[in-house]
Amino acid sequence: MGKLRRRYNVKGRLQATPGPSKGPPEPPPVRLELEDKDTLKGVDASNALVLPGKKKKKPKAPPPSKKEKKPLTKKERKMLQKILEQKEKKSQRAEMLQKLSQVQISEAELRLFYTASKLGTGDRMYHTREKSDKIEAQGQEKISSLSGAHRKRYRQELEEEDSESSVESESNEAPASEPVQAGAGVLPAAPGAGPGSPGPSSQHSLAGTTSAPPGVASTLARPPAKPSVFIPVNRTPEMQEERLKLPILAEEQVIMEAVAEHPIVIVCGETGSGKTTQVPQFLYEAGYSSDNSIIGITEPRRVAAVAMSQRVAKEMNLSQRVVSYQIRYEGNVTEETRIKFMTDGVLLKEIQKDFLLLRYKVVLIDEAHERSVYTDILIGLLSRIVSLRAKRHLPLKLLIMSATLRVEDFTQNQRLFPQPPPVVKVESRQFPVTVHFNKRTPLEDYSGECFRKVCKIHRMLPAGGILVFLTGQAEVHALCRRLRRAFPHTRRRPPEKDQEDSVEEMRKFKKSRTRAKKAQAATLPQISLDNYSVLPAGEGDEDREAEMDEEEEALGSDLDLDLGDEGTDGGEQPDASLPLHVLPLYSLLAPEKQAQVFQPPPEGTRLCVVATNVAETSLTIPGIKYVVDCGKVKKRHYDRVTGVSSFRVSWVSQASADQRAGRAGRMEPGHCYRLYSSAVFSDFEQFPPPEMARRPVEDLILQMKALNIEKVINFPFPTPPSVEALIAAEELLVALGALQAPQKTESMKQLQRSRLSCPITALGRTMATFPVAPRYAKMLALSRQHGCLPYAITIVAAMTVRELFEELDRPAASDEELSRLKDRRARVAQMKRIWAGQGAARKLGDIMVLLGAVGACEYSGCSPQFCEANGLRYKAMMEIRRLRGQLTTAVNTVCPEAGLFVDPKMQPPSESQVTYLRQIVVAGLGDHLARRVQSEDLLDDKWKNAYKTPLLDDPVFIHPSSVLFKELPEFVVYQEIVETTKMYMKGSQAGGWPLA
DNA sequence: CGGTGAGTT
Repeated sequence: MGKLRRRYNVKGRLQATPGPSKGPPEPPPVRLELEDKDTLKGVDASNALVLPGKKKKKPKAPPPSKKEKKPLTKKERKMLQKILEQKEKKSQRAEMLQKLSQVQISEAELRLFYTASKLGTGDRMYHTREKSDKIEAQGQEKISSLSGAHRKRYRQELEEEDSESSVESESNEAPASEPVQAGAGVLPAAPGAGPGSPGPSSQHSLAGTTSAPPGVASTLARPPAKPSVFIPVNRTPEMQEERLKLPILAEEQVIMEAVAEHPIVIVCGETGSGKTTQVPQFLYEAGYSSDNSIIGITEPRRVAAVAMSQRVAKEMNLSQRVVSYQIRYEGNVTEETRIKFMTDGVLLKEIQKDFLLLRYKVVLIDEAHERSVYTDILIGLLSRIVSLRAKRHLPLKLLIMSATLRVEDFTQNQRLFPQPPPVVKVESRQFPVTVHFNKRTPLEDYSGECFRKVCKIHRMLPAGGILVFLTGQAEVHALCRRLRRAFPHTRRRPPEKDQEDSVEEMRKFKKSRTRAKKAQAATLPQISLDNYSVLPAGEGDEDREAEMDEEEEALGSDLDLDLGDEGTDGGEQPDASLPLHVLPLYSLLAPEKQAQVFQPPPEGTRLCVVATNVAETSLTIPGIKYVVDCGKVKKRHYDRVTGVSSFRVSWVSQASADQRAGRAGRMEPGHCYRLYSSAVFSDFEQFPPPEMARRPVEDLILQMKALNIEKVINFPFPTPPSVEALIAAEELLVALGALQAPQKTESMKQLQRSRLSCPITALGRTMATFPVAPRYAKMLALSRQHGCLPYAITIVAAMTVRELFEELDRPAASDEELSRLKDRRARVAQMKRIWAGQGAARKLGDIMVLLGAVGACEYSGCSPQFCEANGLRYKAMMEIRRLRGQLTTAVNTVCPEAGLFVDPKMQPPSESQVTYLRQIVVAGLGDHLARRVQSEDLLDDKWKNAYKTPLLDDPVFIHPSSVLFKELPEFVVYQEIVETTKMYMKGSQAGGWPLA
């Protein structure tokens, strides 16, 4: 440990041996291009990222066409495509390579960010918080009172242009990135139905078209114009028997006929219908994987992709070599693979390499109702790919699978599907869930209401697990503590449980027991340990509970499962003597603790899981019979104008509430207790808004531009992002040099039009190959100098993975726990200070902490013990390790002579490297600059220690968890601003100006 | 001096 500290204590290494290499103690000045003659040999430093459109003098990469404005004829485009196909691969790589080695951070660029931000000049006219809130409330059309009308007009113009056809302009500037046709990324405005998909396909055209018995249907349904292919599957009799119980088997023929006759089919079936596991099998049997092609299925989550591939392989009695999966960091796809499960992001990346997805005959988009951004983009892209493939007489089938009937965004969207695809509805095999509404809706204390409801269920109702939905970690833990105190375990846990538990969990367990015993000894001596009808002292609920007991009579028999919500409470039912096995569940919880909810609870106890939204879709807990739904959800909100985000708790949608309720009926009939009235429920939104409409989209826009989709506003999004979000994305990407800025010479009207159709630059293409946010991709693209790449990769990986540090700030259940927590917090704070380094390194601020934490963790072998001791989340560190690996590979691919590898014993950066890294970080976060307010500005107390940013009139502050909190440098750049009690700059900051 | 839901390349 001591050794380790020395390694990552920059002071220890650099100051103990001042001048370790030839490096002078003073960091070099800003102008990198003057520093290292070797790496800059032959480089035109003036051709930095600011002039990205300029073609290189590379003889290999002649600009394909410079007579741009003139639309190309079909013939011309075909010819162009041939040329491109021949030259593209070579030239593209060469171009990227050159670009990478060429890119420098120039002082000019830094100044650009600086002046652009107009800090401290007091002359800006930006939105206040109040204004921007209002804008959001008004909806996307009205951007602001100043510019709303004209932006609206602008949007109309863009849409009009759409009808002119967007085909011509795309293929001239940037060559298609891959050997597809030149217009590959060009999405024809009106795709038309492919061959073999004629017919009046109204939404209900399939209802009652067939009455063939299930099981034989697949032999009848086969792709048209294909020789009869039927690939038999040797299922075991047990498998077959299980399978036949699934309702979707009855729909096999309907589905397969629909697929045969239509290029695009929507399958709706709630959870339990078996669509995810069965439809791929139907397609396989019908020969959709013949001719060496693949059936592709996308899932929104990695675990689902892996689990589904394993399950389907087992059901089909096939090896994982045939039924395989591919997720971000791993996969088991082979040459033999015929059914491939993958995450939606993986398929999106594949489209970048092969726009027409020629390896696939069918693509299934699963869980489309969740409307993840990748799912939405895939559907938009696939709608066009399907018609492009049809024109090539290589038809591609698209199946969209949704758990709800909310498919109007797909069927009623003319731009997406001019011919609405048919919808096949599938019954599900869920057990009935009785929903009980509260008569009244608690205004604030839904947590307390949850507690009371769980108590009642536990005391009054028959065996069966309880699942409680709350909104956040802190709430989950608080309720767990309350419930454990109310229903302590009387018997020892089985020893193997103890081993699984972490030290902390065990300690908490002991704590809660002693605490409960104390409470009983002190105030409830007369009550036996097996009687849980009375709460321990200090709960603060005694009054209410007592009140409830009196009204017990009114309740009726114990079979009446409607517990009411008006203060009635259970008496001493026999079941009430059951101990309650309380477990927390949320996404950031350590996986081994998450896994506990899948274990059967200790004998003679009732399982009670207190969860956040993870339990709504991501994790299914077995044995749940009762669901308690507080009706709230915590969501992140982005201010579209300022980019400031905040977390807000709001009502869920009706669909979410129903999804939560459904979790009670997976094994047997269940009950759902909603802690709000049916009137309130009826006011809920029907569905949650798609993510696409809620978040910044610069990463998606860059991906699309890399597919040569220039006019992103014309893209057939199922639900488009707001125009402000699109404009903000393009502006950021232009500022990063990923897109070409509109020509200033153009007329106002042209300028406005081109603002949303900026072509991608060579740098942008390079950035798009890095699987991280554009800001971070830019950092990587800039780092090929002075040996900065390994550090930049580590920094980017650490900034990408959220929540590096464990949450240690929750209130402790006891003094003993409190002191332990305090010790851990102190230890983490100390480590942070050490990792923050000395001298120049300090100016890297929290980013140096990230670098130090990752470096130290890897140096120690990344053990769970090290993470535990230093407050690091083990899972996060593993993710960073894998991401470093992936990014290292990605950089090596673009730039093989870098010869990078992931070094677990990476040395801390030298002082001069630190300076370069600060510049690199600023280049990515240049628009996230803040300046300390001048003392003469301190008219108001609210500006004490405050910073000013270009876009916000209100003060922002360095977050107290930052190592720069007390330093208050004049300038900082920040990862993000999150509004809580104040507006805090969070994530990491690199501070100080100028940067040398 | 602090309050962070769930996903993904």
